[in-house]
Amino acid sequence: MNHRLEPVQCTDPGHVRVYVCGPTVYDVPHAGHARAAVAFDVLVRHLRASGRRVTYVRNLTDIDDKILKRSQETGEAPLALSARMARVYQDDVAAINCVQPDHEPKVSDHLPEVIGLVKSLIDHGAAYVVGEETGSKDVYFSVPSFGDYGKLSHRKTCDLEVGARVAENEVKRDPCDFALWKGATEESYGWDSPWGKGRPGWHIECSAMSERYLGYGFEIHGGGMDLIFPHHENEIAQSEAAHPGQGDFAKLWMHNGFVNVDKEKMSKSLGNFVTIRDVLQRNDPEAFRYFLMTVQYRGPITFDTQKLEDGRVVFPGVDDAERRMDYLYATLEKLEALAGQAADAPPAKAPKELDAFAQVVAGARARVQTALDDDLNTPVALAVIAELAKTANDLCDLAAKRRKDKALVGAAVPLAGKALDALRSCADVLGLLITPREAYCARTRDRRMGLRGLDAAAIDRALQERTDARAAKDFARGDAIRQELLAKGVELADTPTGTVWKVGV
RNA sequence: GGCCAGGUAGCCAAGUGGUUAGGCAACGGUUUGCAAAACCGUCAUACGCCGGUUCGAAUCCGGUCCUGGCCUCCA
Repeated sequence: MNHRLEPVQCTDPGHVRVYVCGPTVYDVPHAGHARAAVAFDVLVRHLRASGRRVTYVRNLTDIDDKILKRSQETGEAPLALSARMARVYQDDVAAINCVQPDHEPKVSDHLPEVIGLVKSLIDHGAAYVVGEETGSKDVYFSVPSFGDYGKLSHRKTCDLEVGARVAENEVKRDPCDFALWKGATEESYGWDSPWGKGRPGWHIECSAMSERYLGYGFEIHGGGMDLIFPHHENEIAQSEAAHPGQGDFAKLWMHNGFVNVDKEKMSKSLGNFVTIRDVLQRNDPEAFRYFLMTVQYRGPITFDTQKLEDGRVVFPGVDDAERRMDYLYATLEKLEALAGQAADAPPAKAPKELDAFAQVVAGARARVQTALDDDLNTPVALAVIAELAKTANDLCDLAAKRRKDKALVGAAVPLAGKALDALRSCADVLGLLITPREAYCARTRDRRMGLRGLDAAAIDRALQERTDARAAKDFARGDAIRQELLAKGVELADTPTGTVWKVGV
């Protein structure tokens, strides 16, 4: 309300009730939906990691004008369309490692709650019925009846843009009033109610369903910034008008910023959207999450696309994030190797040169915690992880370089184990590094090979030829093969145990 | 027109009164048959502009310019 950060005051200490406005399911979700899902996923993960019990509710709007419109265009029944798209949404956000909400209510399953709330609002004198004569009755919320209207969005009224809105609705008592119940205009699309056949207005579902699953006056309400007005303002009006004298509808509001393309908001109407599926076809789910977390959730994030010379369309920001994920998984591998190494028992007094490493390792998780406590500052959390990973690599390099120094290695091995735990723990709260390393490597390699049209057998043949050439000291031939493969995106690395290869992002 | 966000080094992005954010790119090193990866160093006394407060301001105050969002469905 006051645009400041405040500690969450829980009614029941230790239990945080979270309600997030999910999507209207009439089409496949895009990167903007992914951002909202990931932002609140991090919130829930962080609260749980902090020892709080969380009840997480994210609704699906499956009754809506857009669904009806799309349905009329395609011939698919409205509820069939929304049910199908709801599953797509659930699959897609699950694919980017978002935890399953405790409840994922749909309006179509909560008509009794909606109707009950509308009745209650009429009883409280906050809503009125129109169209008694015609048979198609609507119910409107009376905005002037609610004195606090506009406290979230800082609007005194619904302030009409000069000349922007035409076609005044004749039946509304005040231009700001909004529909709680819309009388049916389509024979096939309506539910029975005390006001005849019809359907709920958009805003009422969140008031009804949040109360159903969380009760009145829950801790955190989230959603996209575009929902502040009118959606959330109207939710407040409805819920508080039905609960006079019972305090705030929600104690804290969190709104995520947009995903922008060319400095403009990504949206269906502008046609500049990239679906979650588009992204996952090109990039790893964890890379997409990492990308979405490089900016604090409230700010705008730029999602750019770039067309390569070979015709491939890539997402440079997500590619960059994927390289970071490769780095983190590679760090994990090195740490596992060092931690699992046989070594002498650590010396009684750890070598001083490891002090700085130990300090970074010991402090990392708490620093991530502090960053997330500060309004989910994921960029700072990622910075901590970056420092930890760098330190870990440094440790691995040092241990390898000084492998004959038994005291050093003896101390480095258990420290590597601690670094491994710290790295996993820091990443886990962000929903990163949660894939077994081998599985991550396999799936990214397979996907990149597919995108580049590469064939593993052909690569292995080229590799063998290069190995033979090098054995014969024909380095020129060997380097030529390296260059040929590199041009195709295959990167070679000669290790003491042989040549390994990976496919670049 | 009203309301709300932002403008930080080549790029992305933290930081809200004094103490190294971090990443990417580039360049120079360590290492390597050559590379890659990894690490070190440089780029970085940067904070839209003008004025004010202060011992001290990217940070507070006033003004101003620019960008975006909401005011119609929107994550």
